[in-house]
Amino acid sequence: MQKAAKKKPPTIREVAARAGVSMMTASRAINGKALVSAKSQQAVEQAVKDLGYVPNASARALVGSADRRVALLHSNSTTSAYLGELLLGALGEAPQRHLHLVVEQCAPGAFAKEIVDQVSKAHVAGVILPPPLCDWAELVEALQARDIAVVGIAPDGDVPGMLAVGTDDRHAAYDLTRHLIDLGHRQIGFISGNIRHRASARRLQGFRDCLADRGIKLDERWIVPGDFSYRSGLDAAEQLLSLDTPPSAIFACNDDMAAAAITVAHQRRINVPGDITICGFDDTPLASAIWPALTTIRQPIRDMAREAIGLLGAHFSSQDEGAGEETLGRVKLDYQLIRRQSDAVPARH
Amino acid sequence: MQKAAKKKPPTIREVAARAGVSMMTASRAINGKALVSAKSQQAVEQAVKDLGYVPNASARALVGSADRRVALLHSNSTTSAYLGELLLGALGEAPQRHLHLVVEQCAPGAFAKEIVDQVSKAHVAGVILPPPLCDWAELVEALQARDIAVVGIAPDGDVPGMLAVGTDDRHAAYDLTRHLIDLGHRQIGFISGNIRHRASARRLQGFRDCLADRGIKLDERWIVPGDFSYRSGLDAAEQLLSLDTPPSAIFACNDDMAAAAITVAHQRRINVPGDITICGFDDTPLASAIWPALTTIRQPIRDMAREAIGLLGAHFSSQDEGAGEETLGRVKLDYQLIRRQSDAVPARH
DNA sequence: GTGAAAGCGCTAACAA
DNA sequence: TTGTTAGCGCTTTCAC
Repeated sequence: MQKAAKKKPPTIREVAARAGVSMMTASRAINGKALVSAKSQQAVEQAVKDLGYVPNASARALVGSADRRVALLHSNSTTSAYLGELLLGALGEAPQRHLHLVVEQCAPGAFAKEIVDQVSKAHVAGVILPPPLCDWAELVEALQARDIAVVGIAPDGDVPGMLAVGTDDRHAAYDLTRHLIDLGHRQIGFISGNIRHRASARRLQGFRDCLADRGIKLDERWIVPGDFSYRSGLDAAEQLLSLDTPPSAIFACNDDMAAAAITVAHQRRINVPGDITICGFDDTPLASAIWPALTTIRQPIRDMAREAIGLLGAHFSSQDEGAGEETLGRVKLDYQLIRRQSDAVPARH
Repeated sequence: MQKAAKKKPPTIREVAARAGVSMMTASRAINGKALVSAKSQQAVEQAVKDLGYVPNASARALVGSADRRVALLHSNSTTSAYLGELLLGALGEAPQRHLHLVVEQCAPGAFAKEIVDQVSKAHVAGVILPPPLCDWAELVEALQARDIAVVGIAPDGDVPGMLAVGTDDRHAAYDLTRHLIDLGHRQIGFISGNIRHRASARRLQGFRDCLADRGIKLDERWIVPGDFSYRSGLDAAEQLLSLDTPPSAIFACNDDMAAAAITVAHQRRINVPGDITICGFDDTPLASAIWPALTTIRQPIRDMAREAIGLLGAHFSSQDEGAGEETLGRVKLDYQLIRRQSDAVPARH
């Protein structure tokens, strides 16, 4: 009938009492910002451990300047998987930066103004914008006009005043191409993405650059257009494999199109990777779901979100200290070449 | 050099002043719990609108009994996509239930005790357990022993004392089977999932039941085992299509295996859906990424998370009111049959 | 280096 | 029905 009394979590007051110091000293020791004698420091740390003390985030936030709210804004074109990764990274980092993360979804077809209204109602000091939101100049400007810091995730271009994290698409494509060449491939087909995406152009550039650096001549017929969809990959692969001198390897600009290429190869009874090597890009779940699993490039989405939070944190700090103008930043993260089962040395003639 | 003064968000005090009432009346009007005169109510609502007031969650949480923390615990076997959906649902519902959501990842291979320690350090009053965590009896019990409410997402079985949300797998499979029959199919193959999953068994049961209800005889050779992986789907489909009387439709127990079946059909130059109908289950991103896109069953993961939060909220309320024993609950949500391009009426002989 | 006081925004309890 | 008082847990002054 009557429930066991809820054990209230320990407060900083109890920690202070147990350590034989005042609340303030305990607070300082815990936050490690101010000077505290080694003795007090240790006593407090011990007490924290004994009591299993965890600071109350709400109280911290309430006191004012300490915590700020930042929003992860997403549109309905952000896939759950992408969002999940983003959330995992951001949620992990936010508390350490003393930031509260809120998640906001913007209505499909909403005007920039509406979105900005929605965001400012949430009292956020900064927003994280995944693609394609980060490439929407009007939105970014409107946000900045309200004095809200903006950080873009893998934006397509550079926007002045916008913080950004991303990977080096060109370099990644260069590396993947080198991997194929090192395997022994010389005739490599390329299925490009939507030409409007600069990321796609950068990947193609990396591909071209690597071939050029290795002195390998590129047959322009081996570059076929796609639009990132599975369907377009089907068509592109058909085109590539119908050539009188088909390539021994295909570099698809994303995993969906690579998966489509594998399907086409199977239809034609061409063995992957025995007869042809097929690589993707992005390392979406699809890459490891199919068989053979795709060799691909992993974009560290989770890390990007982590960095985005970090950038925001740093931005606020420098802002508080009134240090000159804002410290803008654009960080590039390392991608990873994930080698699975879809590549091999080229078949002998 | 000097920044424009930050406009502080309005507080309830300002709302009260503008509405010409006391803070408490404003508070009551805003929360709508207690009795407030229609006049005050309106005045407050107007002031809230004018000022763009948004309650400060931290302050609310701080005051005590109002907000509780609940954790979404996930293991590394939870895919990002699944987690993303869960998070979207939970994050949307939590504030309305006055719950603070925290996200905790449990280390791979951790003991139940370690996980419980981690969770209780976070001072949470309840946890949401996605599969396969919700089927880990030892963990559930340990959590409950510490007086933490547990709600499982689509658990495999029933655990006494555990709240749960889920869908009716048997019923969904029944409906999908009926859809195939209505299309005109009479020879339907079934690729089952891992036999250890009861969900898989329930889907098979739904399949069998529907066939029986329609008086359609089932050739046992049309039921072939898979293990939910793409690879196993490949083998199963090969087996099915090598029969002397192959089925005119295949019901795969998940999308990965259905995608594999499509690949096999293509290899054999069997047109989907012209020559054979293939359906999946779960509506993962893969289902709409491939071509033809899969007709499948969507599990409302986001809604499940929403309901899970709701269940937790209701649980706490009834607990506060000391109403008899706990009100346990298990809610079943509606699945959805998503019809895409992978089904059609059977080809004529 | 440390401590005492004040108060962040809000609501539970009590009065009026 | 409404207002007053107190205090949630913590950190910011500003003294010592």
